[in-house]
Amino acid sequence: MAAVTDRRAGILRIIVREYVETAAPVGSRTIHDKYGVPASPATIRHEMQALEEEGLLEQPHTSAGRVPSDRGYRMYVESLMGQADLPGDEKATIRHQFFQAAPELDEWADLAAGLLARSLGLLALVSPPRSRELQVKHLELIGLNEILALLVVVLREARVLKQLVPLDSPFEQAELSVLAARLNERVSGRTVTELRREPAPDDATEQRMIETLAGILSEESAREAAVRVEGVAGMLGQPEFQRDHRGMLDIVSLVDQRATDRVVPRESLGGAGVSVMIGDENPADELQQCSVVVAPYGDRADMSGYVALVGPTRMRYARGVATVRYLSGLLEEMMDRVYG
Amino acid sequence: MAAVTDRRAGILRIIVREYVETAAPVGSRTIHDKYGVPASPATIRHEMQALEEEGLLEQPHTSAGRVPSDRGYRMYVESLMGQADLPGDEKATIRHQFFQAAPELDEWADLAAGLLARSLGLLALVSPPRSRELQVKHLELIGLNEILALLVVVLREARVLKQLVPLDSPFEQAELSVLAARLNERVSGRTVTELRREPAPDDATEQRMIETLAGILSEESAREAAVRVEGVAGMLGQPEFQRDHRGMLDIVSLVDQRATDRVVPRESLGGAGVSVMIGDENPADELQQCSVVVAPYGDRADMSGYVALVGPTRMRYARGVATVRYLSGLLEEMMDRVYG
DNA sequence: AGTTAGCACTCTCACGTCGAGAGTGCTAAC
DNA sequence: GTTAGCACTCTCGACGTGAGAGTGCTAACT
Repeated sequence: MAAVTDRRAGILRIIVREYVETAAPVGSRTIHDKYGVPASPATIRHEMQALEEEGLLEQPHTSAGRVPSDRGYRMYVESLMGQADLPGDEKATIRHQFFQAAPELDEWADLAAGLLARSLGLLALVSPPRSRELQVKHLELIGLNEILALLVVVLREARVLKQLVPLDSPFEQAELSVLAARLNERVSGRTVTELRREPAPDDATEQRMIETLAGILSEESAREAAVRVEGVAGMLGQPEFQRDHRGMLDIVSLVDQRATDRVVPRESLGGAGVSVMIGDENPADELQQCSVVVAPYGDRADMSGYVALVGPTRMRYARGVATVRYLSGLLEEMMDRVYG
Repeated sequence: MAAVTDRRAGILRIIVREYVETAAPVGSRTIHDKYGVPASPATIRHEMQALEEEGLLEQPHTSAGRVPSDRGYRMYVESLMGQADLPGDEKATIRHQFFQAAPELDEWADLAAGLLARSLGLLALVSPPRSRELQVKHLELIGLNEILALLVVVLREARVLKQLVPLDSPFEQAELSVLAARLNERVSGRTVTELRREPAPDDATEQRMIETLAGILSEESAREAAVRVEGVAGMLGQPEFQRDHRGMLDIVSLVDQRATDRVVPRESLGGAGVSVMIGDENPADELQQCSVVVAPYGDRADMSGYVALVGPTRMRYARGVATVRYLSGLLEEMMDRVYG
């Protein structure tokens, strides 16, 4: 029928805001009385009917109020919610905490997830940045006892990997250090693929170490990043889960199985800025009643991670988008500043 | 009144087992028909009345069946449930998986938590072992760029800590290595307290590094061990939480806040073997409806961790105790074998 | 004294009914 | 295009009811 006029858009905006706040279907009287719309309830009902025909509103049942549909939320997010930015003092507080924290990628991810979860009272996921191609910075061999050494590998981005290595014959620490020095000449600054191309060294022990190293590196690149999850309790405290025992279990199962890529699939990280997946736009079955706000950070090519917020479709989108945007930007800045 | 006769104990055992299996109050008829007790339902009712007077059974309401009380479970665990040991093939399967896994304390903790949670369908907590007094094995300085170095510290138990250190003046990697060598002479084999007692070195940079090192070590000993938690979903799937939205949130909150010491307080780790805390025996308010089966492992004095199982009081105690005991023993064995 | 059958009693649970309340859609008038 | 009036629909909680389950008590039996 008729397009979405200004007044209708205004009514949709009111319904989204009121519903997000109260979690109860919104009626024409509330819109009239509480928001002072210059039209009678009857007129507003007309408009609501039109919005429903457009697929932007839904009725839980005849004669309850209206509730935004997924498409309604989509329209709200795209053109109705307006400027999404955090107030300056809030930014400053967050920023301050990052500068207080230890300069560690994992530490920052923890902090960001905690802040995001507490700020919205919802579920926050933050993936610490992982580089595609691991590059060895330095390597060390430490003898633990006569038959066991610890191989410590420092990567370019200041991450540290380690692996126990059994020794066939007893080594003194001095010998191990010499061996480590030889190995360093060979491997430092190299990536896994480069290592694989090099000819194998003559010395058997040396060769074993190189193989072990290559093994650690491949295993590490294959491993999913340990995504930080915060705010499960807050999420489950949302009124939508009060009755919905099934949905509650679904969410907990996702977190429990660390199936974070079902929540934030790689594809959704394609774009540059913040993107929002609303209700049935989510690929995962368990998230049909939820929305995900996500932003990648880091340089797309090499080191990259993401900040994500998960809540019921009835979430505070403006605040969510603003917080996710600010945190992802801040994480990128911190990375540049300290590593980079 | 009368003591707990053999027949009464038998009936208590049946009630515990039946209730654990079905999660529904157990009536006299079920005990008679399903378990073939050689007494009529009326007699069994008499006995149940006596058990209730002893405080071992409870009635949810007049004329439902009986349910074990916390004290009833206590008696079951102590004298009725009998031999708690895993079948040999199950032990072998578990053992096999440990030998397959990477020889890492954290890895083992992950594995143990996963196995325990899946085996019982309940919540499992495994704390990787932490030593009281951290002892430095080796230290390394790696220059990341002109003004930033990474201090890598290897501890005796093959754990690795790291910290970024800003440099006041530019250093070559060669200089850093020399510095590291000097530092190693000074610190390797020392504990934090020993380090604190040493006189400060003359060289300013060297002194800065020692301070940084001491800082890392104290921070690390202060930090709670990162306890592995598995099986939240399984736990919440238990019938007791079907209706109890509040209890569900309580459990999730505990996990969410990583308040593992509320679940497994240090005191409960006093004893040597497996200990069981049933219902109101738990100090935490949130766990009044739950039981905790826990066993420490490692040498009490130095490196120690624990294996814990959390479920509703209606849990399979025999299996729980057996699994916790086997896993804690196995973890201790693995530790001895590889580190030790 | 311990055991048992018989029986009335109690309590939960599922189901249906009912009235209040909320909000709608429609109609007719402005 | 807007509005008042009004009948209609649907949810929700309160209440009542009957079936079912299991008990506690009593009286008889071994």
